[in-house]
Amino acid sequence: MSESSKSSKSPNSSRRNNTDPESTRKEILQAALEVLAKDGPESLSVTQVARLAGVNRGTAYQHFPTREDLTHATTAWVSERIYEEFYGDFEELSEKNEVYPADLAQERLSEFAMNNPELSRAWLFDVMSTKGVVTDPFWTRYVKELEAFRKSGYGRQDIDVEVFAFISLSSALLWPIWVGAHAKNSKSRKKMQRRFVDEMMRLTLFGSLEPSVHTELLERFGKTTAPD
Amino acid sequence: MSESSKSSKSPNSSRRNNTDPESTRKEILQAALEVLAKDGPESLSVTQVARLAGVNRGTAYQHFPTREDLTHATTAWVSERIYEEFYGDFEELSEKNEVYPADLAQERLSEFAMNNPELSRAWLFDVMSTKGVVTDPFWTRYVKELEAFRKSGYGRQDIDVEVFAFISLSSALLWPIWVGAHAKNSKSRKKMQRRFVDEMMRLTLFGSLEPSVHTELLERFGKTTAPD
DNA sequence: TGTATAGTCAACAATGGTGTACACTACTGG
DNA sequence: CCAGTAGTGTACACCATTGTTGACTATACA
Repeated sequence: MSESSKSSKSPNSSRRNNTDPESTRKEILQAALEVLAKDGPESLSVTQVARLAGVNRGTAYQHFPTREDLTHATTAWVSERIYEEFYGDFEELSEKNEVYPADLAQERLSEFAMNNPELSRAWLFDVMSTKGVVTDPFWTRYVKELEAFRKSGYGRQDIDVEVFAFISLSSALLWPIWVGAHAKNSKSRKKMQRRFVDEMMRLTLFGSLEPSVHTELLERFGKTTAPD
Repeated sequence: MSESSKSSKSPNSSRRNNTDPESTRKEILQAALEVLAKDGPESLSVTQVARLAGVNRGTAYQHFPTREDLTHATTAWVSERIYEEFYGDFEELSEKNEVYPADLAQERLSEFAMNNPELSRAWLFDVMSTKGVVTDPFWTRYVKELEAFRKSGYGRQDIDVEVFAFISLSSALLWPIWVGAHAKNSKSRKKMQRRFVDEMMRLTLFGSLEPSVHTELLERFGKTTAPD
């Protein structure tokens, strides 16, 4: 008995026979996401994923020929899901206003990250996996929206859109992980989310320096326009 | 021939005989840092580290009895090194001024991260490894300095020190990784560092929203004091 | 009814890792 | 010159994982 999920000796007892290949694929991807979010793409094993998905290892190999295929499919799936869950209902949300308001965007991003720590982790791992120049639709769209916001006159004209997008995105997605390690109960986690949103809002509104004692800096950076 | 580094048949040719155990320990740690920074702590193997360090596997096991010991020792070493390299000469830098100026601090942090992408990666992996409530001296000190800065009157009184520390630290350390993936040559990387520092300074000075069109937000957040 | 599909189960070779052990060597200091 | 220390080279038992193959089964569909 080199490989066995339960202790069924006869091979005829094939319970759990799913007719829908797409659903098992999803289950495998979901399990893959969970293990990927834990330790990163390099320490993802097909065996582990199959166990977690409650699926035979052979089945996993039918869907994803190699380990690499599985990790790639998973990160792609993560990207799609993030985009979908974040921008899926964006049109109806923003059509009421010509521009999606900054505070709601911040709130929404933070809430999303808090409610989807696994997706956040997976995304961050993807960013950190040296190979990956991130070209996923989520990032692209986020930058695009921010640029529109800047152009609309609601945002400062001199912000470096890409850098600011990076700062807000990375910290918002990393925060829940930090919080998960520090905050015990869900009430405490809610509070931490509040703190993050508030601080981020305060930062985007006012910055962090007392202007009256930084006249020299104000002059140096106040005159600067957005970099090329 | 289960294990062989070169093709030396006789076991007498033991070149590379280091008398200083501390130096080989460092070499092992350095190699461990490199592989840890690559794929995270979970996919660090003693074999791999020993190979990279140019050291016999047995030697590695003499210094670090188990794989876990090695990873823990490495993360601890990372923490020490970051603290040392960042705050090692801090006193002499700040004694000229009563408070270390904000722009120099930002510049310094960003430059450090750019020059030490591996340390940055390792630190981030540590933050991301669920278990780890980060208690390392670097983080503690960073928060402490920021708190002092706030109290000094140079920073805004209403900033949430911990959250702001988290935002600036995480984004500054993650940025070089992002850049490393996107920027090809060193000139381009220098430029990217400049962009980050400038944008971070702009953000801390002015925020990102056009105040004139956010009067409602200004009122909501302007009255808020720092959370408990 | 029969055939294709999706999945189960078991086995296998190959690879690479862990942790331990032991004999051996080279360098150092007393 | 001798003992101790640091490191080498090799072997071994054990385990997990990969990727493959082949036999089998339940379901869907034509």
